[in-house]
Amino acid sequence: MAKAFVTSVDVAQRAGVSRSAVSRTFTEGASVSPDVRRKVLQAAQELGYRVNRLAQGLNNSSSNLVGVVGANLSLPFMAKQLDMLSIGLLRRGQQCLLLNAADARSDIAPLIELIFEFRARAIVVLSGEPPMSIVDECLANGVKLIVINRQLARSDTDIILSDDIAGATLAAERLKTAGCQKVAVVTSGSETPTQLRRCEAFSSVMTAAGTEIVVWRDGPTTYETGLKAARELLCDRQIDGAFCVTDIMALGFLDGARNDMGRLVPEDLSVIGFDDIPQASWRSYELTTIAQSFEVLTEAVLAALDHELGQSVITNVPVTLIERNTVRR
Amino acid sequence: MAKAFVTSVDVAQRAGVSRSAVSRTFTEGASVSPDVRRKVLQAAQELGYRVNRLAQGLNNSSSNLVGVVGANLSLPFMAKQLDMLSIGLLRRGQQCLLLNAADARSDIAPLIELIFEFRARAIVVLSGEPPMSIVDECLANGVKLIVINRQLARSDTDIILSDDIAGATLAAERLKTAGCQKVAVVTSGSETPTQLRRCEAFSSVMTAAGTEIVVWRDGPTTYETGLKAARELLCDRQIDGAFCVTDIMALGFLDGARNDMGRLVPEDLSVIGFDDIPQASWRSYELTTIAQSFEVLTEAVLAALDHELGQSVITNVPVTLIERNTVRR
DNA sequence: CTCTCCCTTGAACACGTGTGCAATATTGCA
DNA sequence: TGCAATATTGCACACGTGTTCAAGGGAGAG
Repeated sequence: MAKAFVTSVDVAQRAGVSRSAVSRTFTEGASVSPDVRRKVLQAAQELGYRVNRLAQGLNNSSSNLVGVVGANLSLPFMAKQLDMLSIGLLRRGQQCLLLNAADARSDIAPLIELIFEFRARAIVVLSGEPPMSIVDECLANGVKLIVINRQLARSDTDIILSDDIAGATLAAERLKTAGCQKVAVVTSGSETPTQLRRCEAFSSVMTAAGTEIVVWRDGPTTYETGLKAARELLCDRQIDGAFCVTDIMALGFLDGARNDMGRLVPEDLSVIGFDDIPQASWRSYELTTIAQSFEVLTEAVLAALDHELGQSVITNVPVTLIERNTVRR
Repeated sequence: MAKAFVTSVDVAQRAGVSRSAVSRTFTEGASVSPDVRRKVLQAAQELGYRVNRLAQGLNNSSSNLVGVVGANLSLPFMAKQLDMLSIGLLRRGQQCLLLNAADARSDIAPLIELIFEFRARAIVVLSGEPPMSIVDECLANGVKLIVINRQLARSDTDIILSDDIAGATLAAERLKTAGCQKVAVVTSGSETPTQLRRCEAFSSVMTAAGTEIVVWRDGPTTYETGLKAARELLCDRQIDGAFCVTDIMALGFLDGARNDMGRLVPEDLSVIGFDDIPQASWRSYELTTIAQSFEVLTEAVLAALDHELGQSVITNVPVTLIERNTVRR
């Protein structure tokens, strides 16, 4: 029953010009006389005219929508990423079509297909891994595919990776400096490539240094998982260091260690995280962690939107050690 | 240079049928023989056909996009809300066009106009306040407008409100029960209606009870603001209770009180928040707070999408007191 | 005044889809 | 088999826009 929107025909009629003139008035760089332009703008204003982006998109067979696929958007890391990305897109004059995968394990293929249907120019995958068939289809249809923190085994897609290896190495070095003898690695059971890389790099550095490590892997990537890890791991009183592959788990681990297992951090136990989410700097935690710059990450994504199709640019987001108060000096 | 997407003409040609048959195959409840349907589906599969939603939308002059306007998406409360909303929309077969207002104070009118251009069926305003002219335009063009936690002075828009009055009253009662003599109210300088309502309701209950109150108002709605509030307020050693109108500020306040101002919570000082964000239940805080159910809120928004246009349904999201460990028993 | 050149304008087409309408094929029944 | 009723199909149109093309008009130079 919706009343129809005002169209360019209505505006043209009111302004006493042709529909082409209206279209040209709203098209950058088209040729319109100042007089006509003025009349059109006034008529449009009075009628409340809004360009129909659907028709516009149909015409040049592509919308300027950017599809964003994510999951667990309420986790601080994801939320921050989405926040900055959506702001950046808007500033560039592109719109953000958000598809939330509800479950990190669920197949994101249907969501990407949905984005195809809207003729989006680009797809940003914040979490989950697109199947190869979809990657091919993107390429075939001229859709830019940008994958974050997920290593795809091909050379025609933009990939943006936090420098997990360097970060995990930094963490390992720091715990060695702190003099840790037996170190726990806490990771989730979801086995995302990012977490696997961090875990593996850390382990290999530690092993090479002859430090004893114990890997704990279970549950989803949440605060509660970190808490549980602390409760189970810290029965072993020899453990004097921990690397949690994600800040959110590190915070849970910290709380478990201090409040449930009676450890003093950093005196008895050194804890280090990864990501530098906002909560990591809160006074109750002051978590020493590996930061990856959200600004750099976002900029990399936005820059990737302009890259030529089919070429592969792998951007490494640099990491830095943020020294706070959970590792012994 | 984008290769064109496959169209229904291509599919029709391959399947050896008319284009209408293709359209009907993908239209619920249209009349197609099983034989034709099979051929069409196979051809579509082989060619990788995807309906063009832009054309579809142009045809029935409306997309099934739902515009979502928000700001500060990385704050836990917002993030959680957006997370659940986007999942709910997807489940209903609607898509989420996300416009991030970057700044809570910025004018959201241009964003809403953008949504108009996409011929969205509905607009959900998570934060910020739409100007009246926009509200009128929504009504005129058959766009459902749903405003959250913002009281509009009109009777033709759906409004969803957390029951701030009841919540603030609960908080006040609880602090009275705890025996507080002098109570601080911590709120931000952004003066959102929600915060103003909570602040005012709390104050009036306390004043009526003869309890001394001191209102602190400054800065944005952040953790740091809460921290600052604690540092400034708690120089006054008579203050033995605090109501922070938002959990995120309450957590900052708690940290400031304990770590910087040396207060014991809940022994010396009772603190109560509002929203029940995930972090409130973390072991380091265990914040007593007023919870508004995110589930109920989300359901209310989704339900509002189906309401008839122009009628006003004001939904109050009920609140409950979550008793944890920051108020004396 | 005439010719040329450039700026402006309107008509017509294409984009890809859903659907009303009329024509045709199929089924059910006697 | 014959007839009516029903199911299926194809044609053509509408949705609102950007753009090409040819035509019109005005200005400047000779």
